[in-house]
Amino acid sequence: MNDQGNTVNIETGGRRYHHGDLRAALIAAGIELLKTRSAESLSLREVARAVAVSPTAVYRHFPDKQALLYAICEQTSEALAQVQIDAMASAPNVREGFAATGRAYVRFALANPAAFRLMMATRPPPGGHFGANAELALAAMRVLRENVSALLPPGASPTDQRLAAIHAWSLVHGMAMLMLDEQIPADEEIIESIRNPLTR
Amino acid sequence: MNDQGNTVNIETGGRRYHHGDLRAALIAAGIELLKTRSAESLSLREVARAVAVSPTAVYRHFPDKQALLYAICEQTSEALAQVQIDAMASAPNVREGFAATGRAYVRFALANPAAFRLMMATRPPPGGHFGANAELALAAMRVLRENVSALLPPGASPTDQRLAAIHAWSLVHGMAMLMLDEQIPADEEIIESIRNPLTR
DNA sequence: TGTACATCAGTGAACGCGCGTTCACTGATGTAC
DNA sequence: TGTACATCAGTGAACGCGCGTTCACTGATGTAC
Repeated sequence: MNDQGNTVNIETGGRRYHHGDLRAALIAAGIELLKTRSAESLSLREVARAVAVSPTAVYRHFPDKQALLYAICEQTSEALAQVQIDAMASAPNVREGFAATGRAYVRFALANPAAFRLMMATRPPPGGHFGANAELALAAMRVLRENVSALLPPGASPTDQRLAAIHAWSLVHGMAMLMLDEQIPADEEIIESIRNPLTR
Repeated sequence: MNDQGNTVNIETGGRRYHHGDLRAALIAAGIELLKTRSAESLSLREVARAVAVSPTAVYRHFPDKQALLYAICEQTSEALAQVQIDAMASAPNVREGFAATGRAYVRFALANPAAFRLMMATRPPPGGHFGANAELALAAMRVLRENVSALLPPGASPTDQRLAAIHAWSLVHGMAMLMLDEQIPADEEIIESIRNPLTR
């Protein structure tokens, strides 16, 4: 669990040196820890512990704890966008692809429970630096909108399109959250039941 | 904010005595605080402060902090169930009532952001004492199921009914969560767009 | 190739903080006679 | 009605804890000459 694959720890006289990016290792360790811990209970010290580094070392790479959390959100957001774009790409048509996108969303949440929650609950930082690398997320958003207008009956108003997109997002988001909170079972059968939220 | 209506504080020689239920006052104060704070950041000491009582006094009424949180969940759950039952009761027919129930769900979440989240994320306590007064919640659940089977085309299988109920719940839950997380605006127009999740 | 020095990424000790919880206590209230 | 006493609901001081963050530091690495 200490070795995230991003880091090579070399023992040199009883001391560890990170050849590679400690910054990336910290982010990866944080995301890994968030698979079994809640974001609120995740401490900077614990992330440092996970990569076998002193708490102070974190401050070489992030101004404070919040910045580390922002970086975790950013990476999680990109991963989610990628997963959705992939789902769309490997579907035979728009209709199937749209449903596949929704299922990918739910599965991603189940695989990254606390990181998903953290990302959703986190507002972009005041400085606006958060979205620096958010092109992927924007691309995913664009695909969603295109799908909605392709699947809606022709002549649907912008309001219709907007509401349809919100309803589709709400459905998969709600399913994901209810599964994460164990209010409904995280069954494949239920995830598969996501067909085309716009017409049924 | 200190006076929750459940408590009468009487000054007697510079000391406050609670004529009424300090237990109820603590729960009410907790729920009130959860309108502006997250559940994770809510401390037992803060709740005690809110009713102008020493932290230790809480232990007269709850074995520990978790028990207080459970009580807050229980009361919130009952309030949500009541709101939904009321929405159903004041609708002209099942179809309208079902949609009204969903809108009431979203509005309740918006009015009680952190309490709603806490309730959803909290599993019943090991002892099983949690559901002692949960008849209301069960009644609300029953109404939901009845509505689903009344609105589904006749001859729908139990699986169809189960999935339909899950989809309906997911839609309103997702909308509520996305609004709480400010991922979509908390607009009346959007809430009103909840019509009948089963057929459209 | 060797040496002097700046830089850079880490260390460990220490801080103040608010927290949940414990402890021994106190003073008002209710009851028995 | 008065007194003795048990009970009950609160108090304030104190505890240990892990936290985020600061500080002065150290030792390896890269560069100039």
